[in-house]
Amino acid sequence: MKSFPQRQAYRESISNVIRRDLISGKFKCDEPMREQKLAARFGTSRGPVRDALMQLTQEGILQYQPNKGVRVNSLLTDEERDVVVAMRLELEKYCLSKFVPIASEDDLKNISLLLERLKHACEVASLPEVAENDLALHRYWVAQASPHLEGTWIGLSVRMIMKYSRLENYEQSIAEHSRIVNAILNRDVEKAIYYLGENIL
Amino acid sequence: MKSFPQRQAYRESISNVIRRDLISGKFKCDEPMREQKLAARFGTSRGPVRDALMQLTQEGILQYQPNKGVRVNSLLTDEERDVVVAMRLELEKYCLSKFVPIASEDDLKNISLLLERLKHACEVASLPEVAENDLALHRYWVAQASPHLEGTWIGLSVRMIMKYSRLENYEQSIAEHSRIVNAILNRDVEKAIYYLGENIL
DNA sequence: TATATCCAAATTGTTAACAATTTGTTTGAC
DNA sequence: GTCAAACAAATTGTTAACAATTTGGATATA
Repeated sequence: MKSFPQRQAYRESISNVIRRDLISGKFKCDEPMREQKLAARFGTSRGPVRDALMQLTQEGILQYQPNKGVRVNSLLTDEERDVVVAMRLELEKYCLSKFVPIASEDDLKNISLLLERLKHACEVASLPEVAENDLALHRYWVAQASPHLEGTWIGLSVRMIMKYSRLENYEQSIAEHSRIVNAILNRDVEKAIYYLGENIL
Repeated sequence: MKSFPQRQAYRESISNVIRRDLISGKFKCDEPMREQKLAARFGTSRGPVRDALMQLTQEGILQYQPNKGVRVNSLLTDEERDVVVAMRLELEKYCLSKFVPIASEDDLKNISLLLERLKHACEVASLPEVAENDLALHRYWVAQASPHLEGTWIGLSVRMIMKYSRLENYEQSIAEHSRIVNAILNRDVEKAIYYLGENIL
């Protein structure tokens, strides 16, 4: 009885790749996403691609129009971004307060590892990689604290990053995340949440 | 040039019906949703049904497992619900503050109409109908103020209602929504937001 | 040239068939 | 009777083909 990979990461892996492309700006705004081309790229038929596109649509990254397919959605306004930031912060604060007290030794090892990866991405100054590792680190405590709300969190976070990215200041990103992780390692919920608030804005 | 219906509300209409069934509790928790049966029920093939199920999964109402299909997701915990309430309130406050000043006469007519429908549903005491009209009213100002965030709003609201519904107190529901709508009609943002806070919890 | 109409190509929407996986039941050995 | 293996049924995953719609361009007309 093998437990998890269970194969058929298909739709997930396709949408992950496309999401990454979107974050790194490989598609222009309003550019239509052609199912056929994507299917060819991923070596599948249109079915799984449609699944992935619909998922990203639901996350709010893409926009769907009947008989016209999906396009890159227009970005949030500044005001909308502020609202999204507040919602994400609300959600992630809860997750941290839940996660810090119950985190296992393995959990602590894992977030340390994810932090190292983020540092490395910052050092080689690869923006898409920085974004990906930034999200992966935050996602870890969200997933541990509340799998129920992981999907909600992804939608908020990706759209927030797409609108305006503070990630270009690599040293600052490293410093901010180091502070958060250190607080977690010390089981200091207050500080972790405080530094989180400085990071998410 | 016909402007909108544009046909192919298919996936949308299917997911709307299923969402309604879920809100009104027609499916037990953890009960698997069989694609074939649903396809037969809606008179389509499994394709559009799969689309609808995936959409509801993304909203967080259903849960997906590879090769096993989707099931009714377990409900939020009390704590998670509190977080969702806070996020929804954050979002809807913004939408109201945006909507009230710019609402056209037609908008005001429309929300008055939606309020009447909600009252009627309360009078006949049909819980699913009350839930639907409650959501429809709130959705109106969300959609007008920020189409970008409408999808996010739906996910939060539906899960919030599913976890624990205050809708059973019909008189109270009428009173709360009447106060909100009246404030909107008077272009009183402050009051509208205040009464919203009393309604969403 | 500008505009409208029609036709062809491209694209999305839907379906049915097939492949792979899971689930349930029967069978058989102990 | 209990457990395990093998088989059969049900279910999901994927694909290719066809239908419907949109798009772009060619042609004709004023």
